[in-house]
Amino acid sequence: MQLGFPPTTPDLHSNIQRRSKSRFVGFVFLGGLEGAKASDLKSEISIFLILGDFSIMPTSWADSVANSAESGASNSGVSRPTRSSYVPPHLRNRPPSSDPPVAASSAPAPDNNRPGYGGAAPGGSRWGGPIRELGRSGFGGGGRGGGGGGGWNNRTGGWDRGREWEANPFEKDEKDEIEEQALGEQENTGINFDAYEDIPVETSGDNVPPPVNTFADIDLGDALNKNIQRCKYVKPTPVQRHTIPISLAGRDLMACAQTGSGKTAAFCFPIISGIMKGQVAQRPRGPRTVYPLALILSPTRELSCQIHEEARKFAYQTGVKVVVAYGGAPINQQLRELERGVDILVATPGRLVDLLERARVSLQMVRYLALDEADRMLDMGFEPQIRRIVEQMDMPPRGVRQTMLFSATFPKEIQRLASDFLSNYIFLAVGRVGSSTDLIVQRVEYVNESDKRSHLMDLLHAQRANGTHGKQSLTLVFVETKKGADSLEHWLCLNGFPATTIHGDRTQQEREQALRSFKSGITPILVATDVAARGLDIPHVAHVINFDLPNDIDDYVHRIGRTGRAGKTGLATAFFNENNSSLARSLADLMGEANQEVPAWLARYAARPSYGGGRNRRSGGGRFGGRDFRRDSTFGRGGSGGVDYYGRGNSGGGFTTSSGGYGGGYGPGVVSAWD
DNA sequence: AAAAAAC
Repeated sequence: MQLGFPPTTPDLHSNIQRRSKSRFVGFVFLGGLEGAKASDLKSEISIFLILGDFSIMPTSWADSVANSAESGASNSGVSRPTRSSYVPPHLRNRPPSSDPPVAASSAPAPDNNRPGYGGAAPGGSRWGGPIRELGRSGFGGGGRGGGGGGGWNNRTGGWDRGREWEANPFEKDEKDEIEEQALGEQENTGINFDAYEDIPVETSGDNVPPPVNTFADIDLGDALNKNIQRCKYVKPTPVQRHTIPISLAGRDLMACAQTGSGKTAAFCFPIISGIMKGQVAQRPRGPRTVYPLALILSPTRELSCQIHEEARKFAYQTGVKVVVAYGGAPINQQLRELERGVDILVATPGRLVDLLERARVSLQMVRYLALDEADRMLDMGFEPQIRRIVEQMDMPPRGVRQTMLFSATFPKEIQRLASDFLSNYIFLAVGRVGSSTDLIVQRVEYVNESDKRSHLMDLLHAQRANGTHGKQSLTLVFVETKKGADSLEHWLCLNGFPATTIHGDRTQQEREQALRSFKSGITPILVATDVAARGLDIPHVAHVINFDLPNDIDDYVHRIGRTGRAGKTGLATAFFNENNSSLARSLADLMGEANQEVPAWLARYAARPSYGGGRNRRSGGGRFGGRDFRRDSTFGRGGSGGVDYYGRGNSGGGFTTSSGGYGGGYGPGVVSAWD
């Protein structure tokens, strides 16, 4: 293997194959564009208003299309049922009739295999089927269809004209250039893409759509393709290659893929594309209630913000409106944003429940549901809230909506819970170049509780002496408790190390300020609780220190995944002592599989029968870090050989393991959108 | 046991 990885990595392929649980730790999916700034969005909006030729103020793409499409058929152009109504897909796109609105809950629940829906057509989107052609020629999607008529071509044409004078929206401005200067070349050269051939992929489920090799192979629509170009994504990442066709085919999905593998784009592209091409349903219009078509949930506010920013770039000039809602911030501003129209709502659970209770948001029209960090969303703390949102509000049931779950780690118990939300889903596990194995050097040191601070000080002094301290080498220190975070931050500052902290006891303003201050290098040390463990994309984190180790090995995986990103190497140091003995075995196993040096004392700990057991013990089986629990006989209906389908009443069964799929055609030397 | 997530 001629990878540019540390010499300790003998064979990436076999290495990944030996991995037995779902954990991939890797590098950043740097948007490549910090663009689509507020000013651009403003210009989008204003152009929209100028060119929008509608009888009422359009609030979003789909609303607008609906209005424009129905303006002839409907007497008032817009029907405003006082009561919100859910129109089942098979009744949509018909001239408005006097039929009473059908409530979601009472809608004839198609069986979960959704036979009659658009998705039944092979390869067709569940929602997009019949209208797709119309959508392309009539609505233009950016003018590919030539000069077809219709208001949308006018609008698109207008935007195209606008682009002559409008600055390239995704071009970095000077500030961004400076910020990203250091990344520059390294971003694109840190990865050997030939190694794509070695990325293992495992899928299971019925009729898994084959992966695509290029974005051009997928009909995402011109506007989205343009944004992909603006993002300088040349080639889909492995998770995108597999996820996008699955998603476009209307299938539910449980995907095991590292944050930073292009996951956000993997679920955003199909959603945006689907909304643009999908059937244009008349959304009900409560005076204050909005009806998003897609819902993306994530476990922390900062992660929701990050997803929102990313999604907004992808949706640029598509007319698809993305809004974020999370707690800790004034709700009024978020309400105003919502009132201006929302197609995709990105939210944290608490605030969403609030909005639902206030009836400011209804989930009746949700076609797409995506859970990021899905295993966290379904763990003990979150599960009731998520169930409430997904099962007990007005969201269409599984099988009617399309559901996609993503995480880097997917314990089997959580998979079982998650299957409640899914219908005949496909399980996807994508290994990757740049797992923890390759880019992150993991160290474990035995440090007694009372010695932790002085030991930390030693590390920091060494870093400072190394020059690995400051703007381009940030240090992220994880602690167990919020109090501990505050006191460690204080102590660091006292000792001459500019630090800040992020945890749930701080105000949202303080949290965001801390993150900014850390990212910019003003305080190159961030002391964090697990609030910062997942998903956050912070460039230049050179060192993750587990001052307090987590109790769960999966959390460890997520934490150290904050470094070793963007194709750079990273260092992860853990302070281990007697208190962490329950983690010993899983930690030793993980490190061993990652070809990390396992200290003899840790190996001895791990070998002690009383330690390392329990829930942290790793169940063998998965080669890639994720394995479909339906294939595990202990979770199935009993069958033998582990090939049993946990179907929950779904017909069909069996598996298609298309692991050969990764041979499916990564051309040699391809350039990818990986970073 | 702690963390996260609404007011």
